[in-house]
Amino acid sequence: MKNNNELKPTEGELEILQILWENGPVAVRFVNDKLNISREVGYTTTLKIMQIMAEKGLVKRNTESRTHIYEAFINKEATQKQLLRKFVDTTFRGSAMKMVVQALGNHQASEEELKEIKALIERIEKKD
Amino acid sequence: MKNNNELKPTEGELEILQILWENGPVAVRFVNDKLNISREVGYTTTLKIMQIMAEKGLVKRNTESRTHIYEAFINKEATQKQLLRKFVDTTFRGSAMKMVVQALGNHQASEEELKEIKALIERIEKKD
DNA sequence: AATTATATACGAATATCTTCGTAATTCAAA
DNA sequence: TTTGAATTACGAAGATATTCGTATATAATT
Repeated sequence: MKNNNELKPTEGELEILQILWENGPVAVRFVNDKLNISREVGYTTTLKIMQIMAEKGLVKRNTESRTHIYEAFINKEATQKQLLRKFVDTTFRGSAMKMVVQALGNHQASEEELKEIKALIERIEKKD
Repeated sequence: MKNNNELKPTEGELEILQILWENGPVAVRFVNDKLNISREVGYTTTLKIMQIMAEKGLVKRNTESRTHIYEAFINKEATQKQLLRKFVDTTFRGSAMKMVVQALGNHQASEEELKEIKALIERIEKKD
């Protein structure tokens, strides 16, 4: 899978990418159904966005059968990393720590997760 | 300072808010100069956006003198919190933990900062 | 006082994203 | 075979954000 740092998915595209990352190669109908769980979206709307994503190179599609099958073409972790960097830059002026403190302070992590984070920190500390 | 959760600043507005949060009440010229350190922006462009921000209630302005003085009207921490929640939802499907792991993994935190985060976690755990 | 510089107001052009209607095509069902 | 359902392609409308040119007014400079 290609790791294209240049291409930034939009909000709507990211929503679709999440579905593709979680469910692998699927048809437009599947994606549209998933989207309609949380909000109402027309079928052709979803189709159009996915076609644009194919043009941009965000997804790859198999057009052998009439029903085209789409799959994510950009890497999940790399995309998240890129978006995270941008977000930290604009919202926290580049300070990832301030963001982490905010996230933890707002209790956006469960007890389990807090333990995991502590373990992660200790792993990092041991490396140095 | 008002804490308006309804109003979401755009990318460009957020950039200006950061400057206002850091520098307090200033004129458009000041903001435009700051912006031009990193990228080229026309004066009237900055002016226009700040006028829109005033309409939206993101900033407050003093129009007594010819040179209007702007200051942030929405709270920094509350805004960051709101944007962070949205970001975690769309990019990490709601898992703050995964985001924190990414953040800690990508941006090397100093030992001091790691200690700070550990202390914060323990404070949170004791509360529950 | 006349000229130059600076500031605001306003409107409009540009760009991007989202949304959907409609037509054409293919497949399935009656 | 004919009808109806599903899919893609295409274009365009609508919404929002960004950008800047121009006009007007005010202040500063010469």
